[in-house]
Amino acid sequence: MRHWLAKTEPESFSWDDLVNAPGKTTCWDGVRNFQVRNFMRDHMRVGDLVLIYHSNADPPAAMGVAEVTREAYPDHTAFDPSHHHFDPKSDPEAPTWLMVDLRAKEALTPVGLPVLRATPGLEQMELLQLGSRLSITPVTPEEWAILMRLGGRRERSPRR
DNA sequence: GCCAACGTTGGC
DNA sequence: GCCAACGTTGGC
Repeated sequence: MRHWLAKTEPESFSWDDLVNAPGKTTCWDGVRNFQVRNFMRDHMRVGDLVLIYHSNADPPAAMGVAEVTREAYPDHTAFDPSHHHFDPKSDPEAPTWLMVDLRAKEALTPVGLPVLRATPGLEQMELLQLGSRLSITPVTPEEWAILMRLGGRRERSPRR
């Protein structure tokens, strides 16, 4: 199982929107970057966990954990001329753009960007690199563990 | 609103 | 294939 971080602008689609969606599930449409498409196509699998992050927000923050419930399939919004994400070059017979389905799994205590930047062990996170703009990025298991602790998720019950 | 960083486009 | 111009992202 892999871990990921997905950015979204809460003005257009927020963590709460995901929680309130039918089945707490949505198709993650609108990816128009080849590197991110390839992540989805080649590496995102059902059961992978995804940290949902609010970008262009005040404050920018990690909000909660979602789960991949459907692997990459064609992003139909690319075929719809009336849609904001329309791409005339994407042929329905050979779709350029893909999306996955995500389901909200667990809300976190929001973790703001300044905290992320100040936390030892997260220095190499893709999100925090200068000029990083990919909307979905891989997260290492070590980073994930730190992020879950920052988000207030309890450790597994200790042995006695 | 500013601006740095990055991807894409298109002339050549 | 180079690279300047342009559009977008996203923190501040």
